[in-house]
Amino acid sequence: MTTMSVEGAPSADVAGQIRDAIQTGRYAPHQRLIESDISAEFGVSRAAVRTALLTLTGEGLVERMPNKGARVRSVTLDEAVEIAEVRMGLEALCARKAAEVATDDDIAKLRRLRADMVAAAESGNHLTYSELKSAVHQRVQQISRHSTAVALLERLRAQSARHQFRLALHPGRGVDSVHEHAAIIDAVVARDPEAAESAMRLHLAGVLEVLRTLD
Amino acid sequence: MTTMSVEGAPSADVAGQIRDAIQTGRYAPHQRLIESDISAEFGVSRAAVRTALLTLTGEGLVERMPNKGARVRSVTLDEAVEIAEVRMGLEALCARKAAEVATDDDIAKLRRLRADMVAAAESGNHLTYSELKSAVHQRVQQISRHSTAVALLERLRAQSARHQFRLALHPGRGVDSVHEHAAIIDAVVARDPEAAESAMRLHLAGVLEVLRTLD
DNA sequence: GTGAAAGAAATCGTCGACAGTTCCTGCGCA
DNA sequence: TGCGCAGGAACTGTCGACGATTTCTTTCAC
Repeated sequence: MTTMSVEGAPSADVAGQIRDAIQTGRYAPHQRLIESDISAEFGVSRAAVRTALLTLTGEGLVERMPNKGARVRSVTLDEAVEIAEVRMGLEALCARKAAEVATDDDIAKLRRLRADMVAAAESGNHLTYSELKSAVHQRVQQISRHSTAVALLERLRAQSARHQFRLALHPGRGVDSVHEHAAIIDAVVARDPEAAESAMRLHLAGVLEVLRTLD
Repeated sequence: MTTMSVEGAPSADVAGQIRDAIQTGRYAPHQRLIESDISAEFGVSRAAVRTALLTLTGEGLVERMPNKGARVRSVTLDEAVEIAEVRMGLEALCARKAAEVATDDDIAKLRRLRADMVAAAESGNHLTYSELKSAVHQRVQQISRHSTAVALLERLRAQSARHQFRLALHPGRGVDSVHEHAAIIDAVVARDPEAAESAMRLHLAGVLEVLRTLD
């Protein structure tokens, strides 16, 4: 599943492939991204790679130094903490807005999600439980219809993907966060903006705590 | 002063020139940005323009549709409100952090800034007063040393420059916001994170209010 | 042996030309 | 008159080659 693009793509979205390579760790942090090498690896022209690198620079995944080339931007732990702090502010905003504007349909979906999540947690199905946790965040963002905040969150998520991963397999957390996620859903379902915001803040404060004790 | 780059710049930073053109309004919102036209206007190759447009797309100033070209991204009033909401969260974070980490030197500079601002307000010097107001925000951000939040704020500022302008010449505001800015400074000087955050929130809530009644 | 300068290698930046796509225009036909 | 279908204009997307810059290597003088 690594490199089986033989002829299908004329030059597909090179940016997407490089992005994957970065986020799965195939391209390590701080690794140099040499245009001609990538061009050969994916079988596309150097110009295509160049535009892809420009795009990824805009997304904050790649660093470029004039005349010295591009490299995978490495996010330090300090930066990961900063990102988490900003995330807290943005997700709190989304939670608040979600509670304000949620439709009946949105609320029905949240209720179902809550039930699924609790069920997965009780049956000890860690994988689907973990997926459902992020689904909560994603759904709340979607409900908020705050395109600016959501776009920024997506950016930040991409940048700190590596640290998110480390965080995911951190022991101890995972059990108590069921209640936190449930509380967020409950607040939005109750259309209580204040409660939704503070529930989200409380939850992410916990995440931040773990992240700070990680180095 | 439009096109007197005869030979000096090999291709200078085209992105910078286009950015200026967008922010000064010479390129209107939603205006198409045709590569060959710009290439001719600035006397650089089309490839240079292309990379510049990619860069600006990453900054959120330009929109691109595949095979259909680029255009100046127009920020609707709704989006401007969203941006202001996000700004509130980010600047509140900066204010809090600034109050936590400010050095004695930072505080001295803030005190001077406060005095200058009050003086300008009392003497009715609207121009410098307005500049000093933004200086407060800028300084608080700088003191916070929160590079992630500051970078995002810079992005957002650039995107909503046009609306900021409209807001600046809005009547009524400007007198009362002296106290708000002073309160922010006082809280940071007192190294009181809670107070700093809520003072900033209060101030930006006022700005938001005006923005919402603007359409 | 050490350091600096000259040369070579590697890599980015730029260009002009060509291919592909979208959109407009005008013609023919009902 | 209205609709669909070429044909063409206007751009964007892609490519390979050339020029410029940085970095590594080698050589030479002291």
